[in-house]
Amino acid sequence: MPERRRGAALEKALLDAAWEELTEHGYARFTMDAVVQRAGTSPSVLYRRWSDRDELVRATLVHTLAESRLGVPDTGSLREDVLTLMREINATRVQLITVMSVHLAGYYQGTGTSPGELLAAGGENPVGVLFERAVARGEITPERLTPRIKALPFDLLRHEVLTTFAPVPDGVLEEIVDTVFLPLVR
Amino acid sequence: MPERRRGAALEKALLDAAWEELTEHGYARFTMDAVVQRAGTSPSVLYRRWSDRDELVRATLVHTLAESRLGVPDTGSLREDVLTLMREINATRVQLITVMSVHLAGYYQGTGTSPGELLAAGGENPVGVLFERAVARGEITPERLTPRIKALPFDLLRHEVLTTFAPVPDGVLEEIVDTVFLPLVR
Amino acid sequence: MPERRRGAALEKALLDAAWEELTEHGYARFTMDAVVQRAGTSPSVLYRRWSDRDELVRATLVHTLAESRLGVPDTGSLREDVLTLMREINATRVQLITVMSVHLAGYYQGTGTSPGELLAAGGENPVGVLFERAVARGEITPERLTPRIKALPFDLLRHEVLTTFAPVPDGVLEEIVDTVFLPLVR
Amino acid sequence: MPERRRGAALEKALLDAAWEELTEHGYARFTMDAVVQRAGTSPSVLYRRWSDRDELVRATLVHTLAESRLGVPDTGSLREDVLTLMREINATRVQLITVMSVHLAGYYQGTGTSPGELLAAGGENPVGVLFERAVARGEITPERLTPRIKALPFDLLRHEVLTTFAPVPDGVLEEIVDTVFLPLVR
DNA sequence: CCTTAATCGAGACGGTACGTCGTGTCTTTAT
DNA sequence: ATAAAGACACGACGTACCGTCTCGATTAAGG
Repeated sequence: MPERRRGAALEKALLDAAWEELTEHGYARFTMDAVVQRAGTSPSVLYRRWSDRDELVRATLVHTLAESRLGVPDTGSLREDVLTLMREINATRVQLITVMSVHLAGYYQGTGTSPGELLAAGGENPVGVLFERAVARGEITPERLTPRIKALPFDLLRHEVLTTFAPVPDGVLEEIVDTVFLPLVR
Repeated sequence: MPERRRGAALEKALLDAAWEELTEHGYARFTMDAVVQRAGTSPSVLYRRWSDRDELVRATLVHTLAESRLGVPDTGSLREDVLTLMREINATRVQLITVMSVHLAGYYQGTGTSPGELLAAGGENPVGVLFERAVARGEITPERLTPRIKALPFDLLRHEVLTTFAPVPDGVLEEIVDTVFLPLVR
Repeated sequence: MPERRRGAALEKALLDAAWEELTEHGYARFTMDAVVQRAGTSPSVLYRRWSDRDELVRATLVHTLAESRLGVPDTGSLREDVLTLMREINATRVQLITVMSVHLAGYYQGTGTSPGELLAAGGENPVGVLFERAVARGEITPERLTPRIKALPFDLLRHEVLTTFAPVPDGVLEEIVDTVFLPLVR
Repeated sequence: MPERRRGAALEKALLDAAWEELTEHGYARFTMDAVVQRAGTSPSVLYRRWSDRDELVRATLVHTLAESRLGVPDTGSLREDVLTLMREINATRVQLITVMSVHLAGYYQGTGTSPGELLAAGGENPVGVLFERAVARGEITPERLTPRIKALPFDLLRHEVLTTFAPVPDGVLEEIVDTVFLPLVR
């Protein structure tokens, strides 16, 4: 008989089970029952923590996002820094999380939040430093660095993910950086 | 007793009922049963046409998108033309359709398509003319008009919709056009 | 694939499954789920007909009672007639039904009925003829035959069943007839 | 904060809480949780003493039965003595206990006992004296006083309670005594 | 014009998941 | 040691949809 889990250990087991279900079957076939089953626990344990599917999915996304905080690259060139980050996002679960986050209509209604805030809260994008270094190197014009411009390449990547449901080809990443982002900041 | 509908009339009634359900309750609470009920018909009639929820939703989105084809504005200035179009999108059901289209995971898997193609197939964006006129007026540099750049303001609007689930403030539209789009084409 | 049952056939299958569950596991461990399982159907089918456990149990008892209507003996002597009937009751499922009927508190509250009425409605005891024949034979004094006296041996048997939960020994049956019932009607 | 109870005081509090739950909600909706709640204690405290629902109910019935031992009337006439006792039973919780006792299938199975024994053990019916006095007064024929006959009016009352779930009308009590019991003992 | 075939409307069926509640076990804190 | 608080694993509850199916009634089209 496996010993009885509780507290944080149990919670992690639940969120991990949930994440595996999400990746294996997708949001549409994501089932509380399956999570309960996979985690080897019982409905009440789940519902005590998250009152419904959407709550659980949201918690799972945040949990997984927190576990996979991206490293901030430092290649010596803004272009490479930004591209590296985009490639990492493109290759990891952040992508899947982005798509899933759009499904949480119920949760957003309940809390007045939105997918963007969830992704931010999960700590998707700690990129301030990148730009500071680029400015220090004299690569870019500081006045042009509005928040919108800083977010631009990542917004476009996110848009690409949300409208193709597939990994974005590297050529597209370069196109975004070279023909949209860099011309605006130099 | 109202006489029995058939063929195209019945089909339109079903899609309209489906659309109303979608707008009133959202994708998550969208139910075949409710559509059947609202249309005053019976399950088989629905399933004869669309084999499952996602098929029906997809058909509904395409149907509604076709009904609401946007007019192409002609204000004499590219800035105003683009802004006008964005404002219209922002104010109409195209917005809702954009969000819904992301939910059709099942459908895309079955057909190898993606949300973007659905929106395009639905005829979201007939904007070629806008740019031709702007070039003719000498407002912009033709070589810079890559497909990506032409799509840029609309991609960013779409991204905004998909990450905020809310109407985009007019200020944001102007910011997109004035600080991102126009600088790249002039 | 077994063909789909409906209407009366399905209903009988459900009630039979329910009765088997009742006899095998008793009222306390009687489960809607188990009935659904055993009948190879699904919850809604059960709940469409009987809104809860008690409704189903009641229907099952009535159904089974109706199927096992006792024959009216004709031995030529009132003593033997009554004893024969009591022995039959004692040996058959009528006994179990008697015990179960007491458990239906919920049902009685809802309908203002009582265990007695359920048993009567199920047609437990069609014994009028017995007494008519005994009177015709001159065995007994008609004036003494009040309803209570006629019911007496069966009431006492029932009481015995309800307080012992076991088949009543034959000696007890005879004692009831010989020392209580017969002295009162001769 | 009220000080912590232990031993007999705690036990009585639990049984009283259980009895109140039983009378308020009936056996079917009787819940360990509710008893725990009402007694302001915790599950283990309950389960340490009674291993399951039926054990607790049984203990509660015995406890309550012991608290409500009936007085033995002495009116000078057997008829009145017996009727008085029946009326008391009819008016008190003994009635409810009778009904509940039938529900303890689990307990009986575990111990090889039966409802009758439980009621007897609880001391329901200390009526020997009644008959001794009646014999002494010359009211009745001693040889006829078999145990069955002595129990007869009470058995019939109990039967009535068990098949009607309601207080027995006074007329019925008199009918039992006058047309069944007394004719057999005079 | 009348039969024939299709499809409509109604609703039951077998299934899966939902979110809730109760049981009996167990751990932790503190009296 | 045991009370109180409360989590845990289990499993049934009754409900809601899904997608399939059977049935009789209606309608359109063809002989």
